[in-house]
Amino acid sequence: MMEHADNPIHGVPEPTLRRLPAYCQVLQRLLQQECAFVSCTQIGRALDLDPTQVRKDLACAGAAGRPKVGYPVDELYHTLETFLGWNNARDAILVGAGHLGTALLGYRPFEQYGVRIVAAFDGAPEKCGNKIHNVMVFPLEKMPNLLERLNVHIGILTVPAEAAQSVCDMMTLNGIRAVWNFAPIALTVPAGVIVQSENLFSSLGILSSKLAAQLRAESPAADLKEAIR
Amino acid sequence: MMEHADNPIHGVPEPTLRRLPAYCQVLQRLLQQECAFVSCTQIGRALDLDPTQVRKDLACAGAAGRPKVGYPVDELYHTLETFLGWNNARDAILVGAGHLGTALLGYRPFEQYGVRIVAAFDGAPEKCGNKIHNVMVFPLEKMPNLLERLNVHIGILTVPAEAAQSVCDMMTLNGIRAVWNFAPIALTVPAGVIVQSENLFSSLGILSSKLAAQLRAESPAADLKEAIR
DNA sequence: TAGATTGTTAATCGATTAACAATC
DNA sequence: TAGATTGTTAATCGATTAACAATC
Repeated sequence: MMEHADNPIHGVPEPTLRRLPAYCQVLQRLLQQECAFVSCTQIGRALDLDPTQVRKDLACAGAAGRPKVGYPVDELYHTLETFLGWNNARDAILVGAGHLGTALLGYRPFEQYGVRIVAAFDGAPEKCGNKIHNVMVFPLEKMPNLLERLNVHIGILTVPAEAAQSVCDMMTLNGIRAVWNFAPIALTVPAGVIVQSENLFSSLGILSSKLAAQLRAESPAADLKEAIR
Repeated sequence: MMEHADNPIHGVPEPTLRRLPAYCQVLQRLLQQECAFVSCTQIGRALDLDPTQVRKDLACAGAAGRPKVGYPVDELYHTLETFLGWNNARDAILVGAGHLGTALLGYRPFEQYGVRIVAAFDGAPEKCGNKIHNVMVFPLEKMPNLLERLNVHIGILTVPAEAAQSVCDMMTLNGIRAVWNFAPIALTVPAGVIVQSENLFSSLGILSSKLAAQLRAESPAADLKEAIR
């Protein structure tokens, strides 16, 4: 089996992957301003990151710059876009046409960032048969049949927690290889399937505990009030 | 100034904060099943985490267990809930009543997880004056006035990237101390203000690059196709 | 008692940051 | 040339994992 030494996908640290999209956003702004070159220092300033870290991240994605000059903006953008697989959007299905699902179906920027939702599914018959934001909603039972023909690898999961695992099983059984999970539950999947869980509550946990800590630090008296309550 | 040695807020690592909500979810399930005690091993199995890590996380939140027995489920749940500030929901405002904003306004579980949205704002006059999911939508100009009276500390930002920074400034100027940011842009805030950025694109970056790597690993030929394209 | 589990300290691992030579 | 920046190697830092005594 071939090893791709110059194909820098293997073993890229997750924190790096998480930062790459932010670099893309900065670069897009620079492209609009018609800047030709950019340095790690500049990018770092825009995102409040260490320039060395930026440089290392860019190297992970296979980008090359020139000493003294920096990186050509358009070339760098293209490199990152390709690395992330964003220049040819992959097809995806979405299951769960509730509030959140509907919002995601209507979220235009997705196409630009590598994902095109080609079909939606829902367990409730009354939601099926019409289009939401131009995407057709099918009954759940149709999923196996449709997936077989569409060659789709990404599944977006916006169902309630109770239904998440069984819908996920259904997806993986029918060829889905990457699940973007918005249900607040840990999913079990077969080996080789990627799960990316959004879990808004995790963020909410960080936000609220940090806020609590800060307010407490400012007025220690609040401690007592909380304790009494 | 008092130091709270037994008030374990200071210096809790962010990865820990990120996991605590998941523990809460597991515990909630156990409560429904009327389990009295739970061990770190059990929790770890449910979430695919090292038991030692679970134990350490729980200790960070101030939970105490008993050797051989484990942790009392109800007590542990209460400890975590209190630590996260989820047992008395904090008021929040939301700005940007688009698709995503509307979805969040209708997301029932939030109240259970520490956040109650008390008012929404939008720049477009036609969206103002009516209720979305029972929350009133006001014109942006009303924000300073309303915030002054409401004593709200959390702001949820669901406006387009272009508007995000200026709306954020408006929030912080009027007493918002924690911004939950859904706009795909890095915000600049005064010292002492907490920003938690959701950035769906970061997750999408991880998902798509991992998927790309995996598909590539399976059929090296795809490499060539991509290269030619 | 024996076995399982907590609580805590030490070892490992990986990511971030610092240092510095190479380059334009 | 001098100065800024890249690319890379080494040092630091922090989180995860392992080890083990204390406990019920």
